[in-house]
Amino acid sequence: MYRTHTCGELRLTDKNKETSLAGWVQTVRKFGSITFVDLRDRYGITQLLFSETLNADLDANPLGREFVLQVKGIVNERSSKNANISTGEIEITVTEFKILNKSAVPPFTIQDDTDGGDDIRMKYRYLDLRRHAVKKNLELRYSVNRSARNYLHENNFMDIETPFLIKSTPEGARDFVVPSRMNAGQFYALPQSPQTFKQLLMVSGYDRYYQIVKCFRDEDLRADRQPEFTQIDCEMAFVEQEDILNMFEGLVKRIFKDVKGINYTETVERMTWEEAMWQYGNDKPDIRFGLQLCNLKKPSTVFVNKNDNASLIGGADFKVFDEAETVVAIAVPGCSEYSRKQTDELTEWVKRPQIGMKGLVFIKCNADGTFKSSVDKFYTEDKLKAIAAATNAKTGDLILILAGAEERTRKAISDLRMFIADKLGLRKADEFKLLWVLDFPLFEYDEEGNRWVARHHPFTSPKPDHIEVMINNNPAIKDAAKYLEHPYAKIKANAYDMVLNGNEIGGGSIRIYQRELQEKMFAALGMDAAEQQHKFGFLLGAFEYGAPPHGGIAFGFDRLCAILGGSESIRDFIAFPKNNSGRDVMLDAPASIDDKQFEELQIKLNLKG
RNA sequence: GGAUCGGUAGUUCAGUUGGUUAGAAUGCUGCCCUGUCACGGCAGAGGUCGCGGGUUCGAGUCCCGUCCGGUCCGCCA
Repeated sequence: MYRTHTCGELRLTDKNKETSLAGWVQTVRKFGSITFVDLRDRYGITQLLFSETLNADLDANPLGREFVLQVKGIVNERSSKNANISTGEIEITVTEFKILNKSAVPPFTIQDDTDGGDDIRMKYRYLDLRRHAVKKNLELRYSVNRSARNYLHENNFMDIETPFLIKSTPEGARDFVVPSRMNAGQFYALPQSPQTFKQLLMVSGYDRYYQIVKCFRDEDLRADRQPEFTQIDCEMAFVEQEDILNMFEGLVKRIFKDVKGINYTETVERMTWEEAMWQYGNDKPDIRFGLQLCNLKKPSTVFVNKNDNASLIGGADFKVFDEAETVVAIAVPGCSEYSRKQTDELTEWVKRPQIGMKGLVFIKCNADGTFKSSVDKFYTEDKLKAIAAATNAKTGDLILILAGAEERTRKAISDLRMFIADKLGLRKADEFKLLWVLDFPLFEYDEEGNRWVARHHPFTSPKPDHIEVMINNNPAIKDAAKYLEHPYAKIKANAYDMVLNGNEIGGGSIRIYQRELQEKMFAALGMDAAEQQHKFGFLLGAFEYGAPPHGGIAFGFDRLCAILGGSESIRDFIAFPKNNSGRDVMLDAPASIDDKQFEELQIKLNLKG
């Protein structure tokens, strides 16, 4: 037997017990004839005391960092206690020890505040995983996993595995492909999600399905995007949108409770996509704070201020505003005292290539009730006052205004809103706020192909009122410049995203379950009958044999863990992640393969360059 | 596909306007130390300044190319 206890469990109540421990040497502290060793395993750290009787043995078998050590000894009370660790009141007076394995000097320290950079830690990930800070993240991941499984199990969901080797359907993200040896010249694709399989399971009558499953997308990476990632993938039959929203806000609330001890009792807020876009400039707004947008160019029913604001900035002969497609403002509370340097900083920030604005207009709402702006030349005090009223700015606020092309400006003000919120400390790490964004557009216009693409995916159903519009109109876009006027641009989907603190953590839809509508959808995306049959014949066929109404959702598991763990990067929550270029620096993968393998696959490389 | 920041000791970094023998901290090695827990003290070893080319009397430093890593835009149904 290697051990009777772990390095995290012995307490003062175990005093005088004989014990055996096994673990890794964290540190060795030598004081002449006595030596302290911190022994570490997954559960904690226990201090070992080697007294002078073991000196000769220690000299013959010196210990080094990360050596694997087994000891026998007696639990004793420490003369000076360490309140920082759970075993800090005791130490083991060692009677026997055995080095189970030596260790080379690790390239970085195995501590919470390690001296190792990201690169070297990824290369030696198996050492990095020994660190408490990383272990904590994997523990959190496991507890989210268990919580989700418990909730779904209690609600009759069944975990059913679906295949990883499937067929490529180049729609949306790029597929990872796998050559087939037995079917030379043919390729499997790895699933971007189990979407069609879970729909088929609904047809088969497994009316509540879930899977915590790997998905694969061959697209460029980010701090929160990996080529292989995990989803909590769910589908239900005989449900409407409302049923799904209720079931899965229940899931997230349960996870909050189990993992963070948070009782999220309030109703999850809801907002249409249009409201999100115009009030926050973003389809996944962080609603922990206000700073809503005010559109100064054209009136709309979804703005915070529902009045026609166009007159406020019109007729002043200010070209920048007059010629802009969109002019949007936010009122930043309590910042009217910003110095020239501070406003210049903001201006520089929006002029960075990533944001790409030409400039930033600001209006200071001074404490004495006067206004000072960067456009005083064009606007009277009364006009400024009216703009302030429209943006709901109060005395002491600073109004920031961006102008330009609609999409870019909206994105810019949204980014600026987040930047300001970070600056003012409005994005509190310990506050969690959920939001459903509803009524997404069904289609998006693809400029390159001059065609419609599914915003969510081609299995998403249109809102019932919009089915007629879809069926009775020709999807062809005659005038690309006027695509927004096409009836298809106005069709809304039965789709929903769950947003947590400005991050999309899940998304789904009520699906199409009738063959005719599904065919119409495929046709709208530019697929002729033959192509539909080739790519999705199995699904269209299944819809002919009693497909029930159904819908579902998928949560980004890695991302959810990262947010709950208070981290920006999902890599911290994946045991063996890939780097920015999709490489595993530990394995040094991807890599070339043997000539023999190419031969078996009957594949010849034809590399460019 | 594009933008941007970085690459100097095992590790994390500093290195001025281009100028003597490239520094610090930590880690490592040796010696001293009976109550430490970031132990302490003394001594020591450790460098192809990512790689290639160029400018120059002289390059870690300037220029060009390239590789690697981070972040972002495009992309991610």
